[in-house]
Parts: sequence; C-alpha cells; structure tokens
Amino acid sequence: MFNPVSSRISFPAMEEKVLDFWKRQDIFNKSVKQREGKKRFVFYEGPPFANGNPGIHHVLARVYKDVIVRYQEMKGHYVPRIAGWDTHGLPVELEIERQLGFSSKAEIEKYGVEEFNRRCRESVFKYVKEWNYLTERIAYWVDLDHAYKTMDNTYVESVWWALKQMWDKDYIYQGYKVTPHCPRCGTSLSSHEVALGYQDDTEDPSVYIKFRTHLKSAQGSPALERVRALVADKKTYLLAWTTTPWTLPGNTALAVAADAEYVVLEHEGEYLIFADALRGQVGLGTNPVVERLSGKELVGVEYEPLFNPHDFGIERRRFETRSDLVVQKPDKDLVYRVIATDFVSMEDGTGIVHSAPAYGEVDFQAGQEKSLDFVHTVDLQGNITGTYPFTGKFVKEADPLVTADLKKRGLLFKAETIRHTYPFCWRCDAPLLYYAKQTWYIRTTAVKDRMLKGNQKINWYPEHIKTGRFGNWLENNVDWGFARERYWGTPLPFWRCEKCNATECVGSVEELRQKPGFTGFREPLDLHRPYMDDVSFTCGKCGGKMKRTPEVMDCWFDSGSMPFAQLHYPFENKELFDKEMKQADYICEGVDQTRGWFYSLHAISTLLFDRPSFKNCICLELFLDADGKKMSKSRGNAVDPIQIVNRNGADALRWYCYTSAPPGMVRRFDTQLVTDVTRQFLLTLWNVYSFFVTYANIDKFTPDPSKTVKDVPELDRWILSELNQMVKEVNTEMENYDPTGAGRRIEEFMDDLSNWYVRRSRRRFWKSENDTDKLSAYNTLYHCLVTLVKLMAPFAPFIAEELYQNLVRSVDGSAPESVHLADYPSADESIIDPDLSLDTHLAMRVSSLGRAARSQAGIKVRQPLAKVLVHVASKRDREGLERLAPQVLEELNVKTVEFVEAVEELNNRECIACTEGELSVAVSKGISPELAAEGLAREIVHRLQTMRRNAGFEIADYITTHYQGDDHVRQVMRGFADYVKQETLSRQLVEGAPVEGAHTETHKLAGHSITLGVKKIGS
RNA sequence: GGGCCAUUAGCUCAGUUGGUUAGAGCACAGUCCUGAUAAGACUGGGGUCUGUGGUUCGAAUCCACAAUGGCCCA
Repeated sequence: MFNPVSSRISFPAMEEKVLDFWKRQDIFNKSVKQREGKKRFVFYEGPPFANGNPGIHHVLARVYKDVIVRYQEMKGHYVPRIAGWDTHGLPVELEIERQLGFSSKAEIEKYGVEEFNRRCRESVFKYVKEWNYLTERIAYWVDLDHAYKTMDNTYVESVWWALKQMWDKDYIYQGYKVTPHCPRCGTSLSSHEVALGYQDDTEDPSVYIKFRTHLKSAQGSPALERVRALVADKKTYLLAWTTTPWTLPGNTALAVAADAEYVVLEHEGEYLIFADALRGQVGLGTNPVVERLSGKELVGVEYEPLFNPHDFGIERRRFETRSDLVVQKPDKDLVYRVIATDFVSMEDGTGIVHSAPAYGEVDFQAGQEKSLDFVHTVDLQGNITGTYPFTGKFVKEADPLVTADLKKRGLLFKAETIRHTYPFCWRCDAPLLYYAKQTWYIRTTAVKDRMLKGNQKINWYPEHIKTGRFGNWLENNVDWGFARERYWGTPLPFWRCEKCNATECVGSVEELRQKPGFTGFREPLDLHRPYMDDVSFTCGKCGGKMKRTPEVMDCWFDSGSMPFAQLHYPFENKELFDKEMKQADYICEGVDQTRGWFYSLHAISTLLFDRPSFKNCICLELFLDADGKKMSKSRGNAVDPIQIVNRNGADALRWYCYTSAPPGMVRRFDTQLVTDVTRQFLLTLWNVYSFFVTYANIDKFTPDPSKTVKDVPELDRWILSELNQMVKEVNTEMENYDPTGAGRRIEEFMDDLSNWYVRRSRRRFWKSENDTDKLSAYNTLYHCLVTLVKLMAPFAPFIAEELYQNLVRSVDGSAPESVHLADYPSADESIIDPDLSLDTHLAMRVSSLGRAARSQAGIKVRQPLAKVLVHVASKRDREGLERLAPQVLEELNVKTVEFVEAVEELNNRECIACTEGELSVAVSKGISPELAAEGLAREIVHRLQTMRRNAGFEIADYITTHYQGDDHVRQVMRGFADYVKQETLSRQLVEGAPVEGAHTETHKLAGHSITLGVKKIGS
C-alpha cells in the first residue's frame, strides 16, 4: 500500500518535511560519500559576501550550480563541494566606516586598525544565518560546515604562496596607475563605486588656453618650416581646452589627432593653431586662415610649459620604461612637445588636448607610451603643492586662481562654464580626482597569449562570452594593479628594507619565521593588519630593518586563488590538488564576473600553472523586476526570495529559474509566473501522482518487476517510447549544460503523460477486473512516474523526494534511501519507436480536430455519433491511424472511423469538417434514436457520478441506485443497465422513488424528467 | 565613447541549415468535458516579428545602420 495522497497539497509544507528528512538522515553527506572512489567531478564554488541579505539573483546562481552538480552526482561521479565566503575588501570596510560615522582613512587610523579590522571580521558574517537558511531551504547542497573563508590564516598563506610564485617568475612590479581618488576619504574608488556617484549637470570651468610655441620641431617637416616662416613676425600659440584648470601645472604634452586638419588663424594680432573642424565652435569661424597643416605635421612641435615645475619647487620625472619614473634635472628652458593620440575628439574643445599624465588615465598611458614627463602638483588631499600662487588651495578652489593667473600672463583665450556629467564620491560628495599613484602590478600582459589560448579550451554558456565579453577583455588585457591602500584584506607579503630599499616577497608563515632577526608574531596568529605591520626581520643585503609595505590585496586575487587556497595548497592537500582538483569541470556565476572572478581564476591559473582554471562555465544574466527595471534595494523593487519560497515553494522557484528563460538572457522576474509553474507543472505532476496512488491502493497494486505483461498495449508502448526518448534528450541536454532545454523537455513529456496517456488510460484503471491490460497500465504509469521523479531530482529535489519515498521506498526497502542516492535514468533506446510516436501525435491531432468539429456542430462529446471521417496526407498516415483507431474512437465518442480520399467528400455529406494542413476530420451530425438513447444513458451516468461525489462517497464505494422517470427513461435504464451499473459501481438499479436516506436529485435530461437517488451499500 | 546581449500576441517565451498561412503557455471571452476536479478540452479575439535600408526567387532568420532596454568597460 502506498500512503494515501490528497489532491490538495501545500508545497512549502511538504518541502519543510522533506528538509527535515534530509537533515535527520544526513542524505547530502551520504550522497557525496557513496560515490567516493568514482571519477571526480570538480566544482568550484565562487565565494559570495555574507554581509548583506541574499537576493533573488543569488538564488538563480545557487540553483544553477546545484542542478548540474546533482546531475553529475547521480550520473555516478564523486562530487564533494565546499561552500566559501568572500570576506575581505572595501565593501566590508565601508560598512564599518558607515557604522562608525567615518569618512576618511585618517579617522580609521586614529580609531585604530586593530579594532577596525576586528569589527570588519565580525561584520562579514552578519548575514550568514540568512545565507545558510536560504541555501538549505532552496536545497542547494554544499558543505556549509567546512566552508572556506578568504580571511582564514591558511587561506591567506596560500595566497601568499601564489604571490611568491609570481614574484619568483618576475611577474610582480611597482608602477603608477591612475585611479578615481576621493580626496576627502583619501582612497581610490572601485569602478562600481564611481558608477554610484555620477552627477549630471555639474557646472565646471571650460577654459581655452594658449600654449606659446616657436614651431620648432626635432623632425622639422617642410610644411612646418613654411608655416614657421610665415608666422615668424607674430606670437603663435597652440590652443587647447580643459575643464580642469588645476591640472594645467601638470601638463607635459599636447595631443593632436594625426589625421585631422589643423589651421593657423590670425586673431587680435596673434596666431592660433587648432583643428579646422572646430573653428566655428571655438568662435573664430570668420577669422582668416593663414595656413593649414595636418595633425601629423604638428607632432614633435615644441611649446613652452605654462608653469615650469622647477620654478615652483616641483619635481619633474619621466617615464624611462613603462614602470620606471626617473627624476629629471632642473631645466630653465624646458619645452614640451606635441604628440598624436587616438583619443583626441573633434566634437568639442579645440582638437588639441591638454595632457597631464598624473591626472588622467589616457594621459597616463600616453605618458608611458611616449616617455613623457610626469609632474605631480597635487597631494592626496587634493591640495596644490609646491610654491604656486595657488599652492595650498583645494583643486576646485584653485581652478579660478589658475585661470586668473593665466589671464594675467596673456595665456587665456577665453573662460566659460560648462554643464556635464562628473563623478563624485558616493559617500562624501567630494569631486573625484583622477590621480596617478604608485602601486603594485602583476604582469598579466606577459601571459596574455596563454590566457587567450586557454580561453579557447573553455566551454562558455552562452557561447558568445568566449569571443565576446571574456575574449575582448583578454584581448585588452592590462597589468593587474592588485594592491589596495586599505586595512581589511590579505596583507601584501612584501617587506622592504628601511635602509637600502631592497624588497623581498615572503611565500609562507614558516619562511617568515625563519628570516634572520624575525620578530613580531603574536599569539594567536593572525595574518592581518595591524599585526603583520609589526613583523620585521633583517635585510639580507645590508642588515637594515625590513618593514612590510602597507598595502593589502585586491580581494579578487583572494577569490581567484580559491581553487588551491581552499585546500591550503601546497602546504596541505598537495596531491589532491595536483591530481584531482587543479581544474574545475564546472563553475557558474553571474556574467558580471567576466572581469571579476572568471578573470581572476583564469589569470592566476595561467600565471601559476599555465592552464585554464575551469572547463565549463555558465554565465547567468540578471533578473529585472516585472517592469524591466533593474532590481535594487534603494529602488525597493528587489524580490525577497524567502517570501517566494514560503508562498510557492523552492521547487517552483527552482523550476521557474531553469525553464522560464535561458540563463544567459536578461529576464524579468514576475512572481505570478512562479505561481504559474506551480499550477501548470508541479500540480499537474501531483495530480498524476495522486491519481496513480488512489487507484493503485484500491486495486492493491504493488510494483513487482517479475510481473510483466507479454503483449504490452499500444498506448503503454507509446508512452514508454516517449519516456525513453525524453530520458535520452534530457541526458544530452544536461551533458551540454543546458538545464533549460532539459527542463522544458520534461515539461513536454509531462503534458503527454497527463493529457494523453492518463486521460486515455483512466478507464483502464477503474475497470474492476484485474486483467493484464490493467496490470500493464499500472506497471507503465508507475515506471513513468518513478523514472520522471529520478530525472527531475536535480531540478526539483523536494517533490522528487516526496514522490520517491511513497512510490519506491514505501514498497521496496532495498531501494536507495533517497532519490538523491539513486542513479540517474538512462534511456533504453530499443524501446523508442519513432513510428508509434508519429502515429500517436497524428491521433492526437485527429482527436483535436474532431473535438473542434463537434464543437462547431454543437454536439456534446457525451453524445455518441455514428462515425468520424478522416482525410490524411499519406498512406503511411492512414495505416498508422488505423492502428490507433480505438483511441480516437473513444476520445471522440464515435462508433467508426472512415477514411476518405478527397477532402471535398467531407463537405458533401451530413457532417462538419475541420482542417489543419493536409489533415481533415469531420463528424457526422445525424443522431439515430439508438445513439440518442445511448447518449441519455451516458448523461445519466454522468449525473450519478456527480451525485456520488456530492453525497461524499469514496471512489470505491458500492451503491444502490434508485430512479424514477417516464417510459423512455425506464427503457434506457433497462437497456443500458449493465453499463450504468459498471460505471457507477451500482449493485442494483431500483425503479421507483428513492428510499429514505438516499442522496436524491431530479434532472431534466433531453426533455425527460428523471429523479435519481444514490445510497451507499451498508449505510 | 567602446564592447556584448536582447527586442516576436496584453504577459513570459519557442521559432533548427533562410522555404507552406509565425507558434506555445498564461491572461481575456465563449463553449464543452469531468471518477485527475484548486485539473482538463475546444473555439475566438489579439502580430507592421523594434525601425530603415540591403542580399536573395524567397528574410522573424543573413548583412549594414538606427532606436529602445540591459550588462560590462571607459
């Protein structure tokens, strides 16, 4: 006996019960352990931050990770998976700063790094309960108890090891980088933070500056010589434009577009040079053009600096290599030169761009490429340094002073204001400055080709990521600036001698301990700041004191080290990693990770091991809200996954995630659609299941593999063929990392099973004789359900478990304890019968058209008709249909089927036809008295069935039926007595007024009044 | 400013190498069926396949440009 199943079901309540079962029986651990020794399927869990509540997109990621991993496990692989947490980084620090009301690093230092980091450490697991709860509730099976944390000493040590490897390979160097810098917070901002603070309509100066030139040039092209001769008598200037006058003292080059045309114009007794295309915009559209020359010809032309840095106590340095800045000697006659770059706009300005390598990223790159001078005139607080008239002023206050100074010296063409978009610090509203700072780099460009080559081996889902987003990103690879001037992060393991500047990289705790003169570890050991700042040892070169460089690591380096750092490699688990875990078979995260985790994994793996870190990667796109807007906490449109789970259940949410759209596509999240999944898919499955259990219990059906049926009926052969075809395809889709395709395929099968197989088989289950046909039906439906349940287990683990426990475990104690310990079904292809499948679908279409024809004729299906006329496209179709005629006859409630050669015939007869393509189906309209009588009998049966239910009888209860009516009614009841008795489980049909206590109703059917009474036998 | 993705019915999505009249589910309306009943079937309305060009005998599909939305990077 199966446990009785109600057709009413609360999925969330059922899921809670199943969760409890898994927990009690430790099913997850058993599922992993039972595959020990089998081929390993390696999955890397990308560590999330647990300092905020998990959102719906986290659910998406987790269920996509889960479905593949569960599938692989059921396919027989050994798939241990460890959870992980990202714990370092600026977001954590910002949260603490917010709590403490800080807005600058100075405040943190004053407060104390020790206490600050203690708070950071505490806060990273603030929401870990919520994370763990949701993780378990949606049945993402991952080992939460042994989760790796990027802040663990063992983890940090592995990261140090990785860095040391790169150090030894000479991949690490110090160089400059331009970053968006908040002068008040004293720190760089990540691009994400910058994006938070853009303000439209910011008013800024718009100034046109004149740079004095004598048109001398090292190359001295003929055209240039000509122009020089022409303008020799008057002062000549290169006209440039800027919105940041404070950067002008840092100017070391002017940039032109090589292919653009430039003009020499006369204006108020002077000559001005700028782009022809911008004459009108500059306001000199009518001034006479003295000469023209191309940008190319201007390259190399010398001009006088607006402010010679040496006159104002500022150091002038020059890019000797891309990373080395070398101090230059004072030069009273300092000149700078015109360069050509590809970032010169012909849309605004003058076509000559003022370039200050210290204050702009493109300027900086130009500085590196063209070995420009590098002049820093602003400190990290945004104040002007040196001895300028405006020294000590904040840059924005210096703007008008710089402009005024230039005007006084006749170097200003004009000054206006402009409204544009400019980034501000999202915390303190200070304008951000693009500012060059010295920082540490990993020479990723050295392995760019290897990374590109490795990328070719990765299977990306969707595919376009490979050559698109990720490929492009690799193509444009620049060295990785991995240091952060912050507090809560993996400390850089670089120690520098105070005396001789020698720098060493330390690759392990033990190595550090062994250093001569080592001092500074505290117990318990904590490899974070400020403790590591106290660690020092003796310089191997000069005997000086080695102090740690103050920076911490970009937290992307942390997470990218996860494959080995989670194992404390190479200090532990060396063999395990080298032999089995060195490459993930599968990872899955949001597509925003292409430049985040995907990149850091790939880059670190290439640098250290010269191989890609992962083989298959599903990139998930975002959920938008129901209106297509981005979800965000501030907008208040974020969906709370727990609410959805509590209302619809985790299976519904999971199934929705898999099937509603391909994961790589942006999609809208509509809670209504999750409800639809429940109704359309899960509830349908539940109905089939409860139908099966209800009748199986009535008939005391027990699955028994030895009780097979010899000649399996066609309908059963058909659904078994469909089942195996589906199993085959689902396996293929899953191997291809396509749970969407697989899930949708399962839905299709469910539709076939429910709306054709069960619908067509219902009578077979309630016929009272226990014949072989009935056994075959039970065997077949049982097999379908059990297979389906296993097939669905990775997708909808709860309902699969619930059904499995009742269908399999309750009757077979030797079966695996859980569906998740079972093997994944594989197809028996010998059972697949494509012809039968084709024919059945034809029968379905014929039935559909037949019903449409009946509908048009206005004749109920309950009324039997003499015949259905069918026209098919081919002889093959006709033969197939003839074979399946019984199903069609029953479905359409007609006596015979007749095939016609010509469609026209259908219209010549007393019938109504419906056509779809080459297929036409017609039903005869004529109803003989015999057919009418049979129709009435069926009508009466229908009423009796309804009355049985209204009276509250059980499906298997036997009854006595009383009836009272006219002659015709009596005749019909006598003529169809056996039929009525069988259908309604009536032992007796008694003519006359219903007895006392019977459920009684009076109906008017086909013009005849009839009174019916039903009474349960024995009551 | 650059890159990538998307745009098909009111909504969510299919639509294979270009090839009959572009489909499904939901929603809406009507009808039916019902011993799966908080299901099911049929019918109907609803489409400029985002737009404009191009390639082709033929384009939702291929190409170019544009618009809108989204993501990533400047």
